[in-house]
Amino acid sequence: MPELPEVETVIQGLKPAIEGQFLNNVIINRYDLRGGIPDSFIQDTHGSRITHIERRAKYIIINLSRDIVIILHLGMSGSVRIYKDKNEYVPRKHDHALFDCESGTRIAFEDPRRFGMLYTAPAERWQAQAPFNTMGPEPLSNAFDSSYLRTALKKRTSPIKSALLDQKLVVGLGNIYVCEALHRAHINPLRSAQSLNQSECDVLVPIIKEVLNEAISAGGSTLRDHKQTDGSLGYFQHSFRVYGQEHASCSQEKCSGTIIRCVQAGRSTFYCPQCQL
DNA sequence: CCGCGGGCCTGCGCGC
DNA sequence: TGCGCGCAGGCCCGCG
Repeated sequence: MPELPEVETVIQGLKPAIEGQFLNNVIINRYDLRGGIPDSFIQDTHGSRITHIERRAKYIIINLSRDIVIILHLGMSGSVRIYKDKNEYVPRKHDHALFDCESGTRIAFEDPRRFGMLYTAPAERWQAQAPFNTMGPEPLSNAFDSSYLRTALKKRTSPIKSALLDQKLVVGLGNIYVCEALHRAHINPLRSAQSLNQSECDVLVPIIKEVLNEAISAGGSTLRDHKQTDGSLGYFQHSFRVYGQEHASCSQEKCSGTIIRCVQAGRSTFYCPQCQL
């Protein structure tokens, strides 16, 4: 599921369901995610109260009493399901972790490809450790403005597409929203990052915020069978103008171009060669 | 230091 | 129907 809007949608589902609750029981079905769930995970979390859930980049940070945080990343294929009553739980093959609360609510973390991450860290230290200590600003924060972007891009020789995917430059963006933002900003994804001038950055920054905000409002994007925490579907995938739209005609007004797909750094890029210059 | 390519996994849809 | 292939929203590592 996971670019910023999808992670944000998951958190909005989790908050009312489990904030303030005690974790009665934590069940780990398998520990061998990418990176591995630490052996001490259950001991670290069992019996704690969930005080506050927040997002940093594409990570879900679950603050617990006893000054511990659970750090959860959904990888490429991770999702979270909420059951008001654990007796309604329907097991799925790749449910790696279950979190049972005192209220009877059960949270299931499923991740078929196991690219996700689940571990704990001390509350006062997690921000100072990798990967958080080298992350760029949140794209929806005031720190991410056009002068910051212009300065950051000046040092980059890579294509603008790759630069925007680099979480050290700005966090939260993934393949979909980078493609969509560059299309709306009429910027060719193959151009070198440092070739963007100030006025192009002035255009791009608000467009990145706009695309992310629209996607959050739509409940994120549901690709393949991924759903929100309550089982409903996100809708933003219907608003994609370039992502997955190879051979379609460009949606920009007065543009007669056709969307093409190419590969950059091993990932698909979709763009309109006619209006993205 | 930087940028790229490969690897990590499973599942799905496509063409034959 | 069955099978192999290419593809997938992220991130880390090692190489040049």
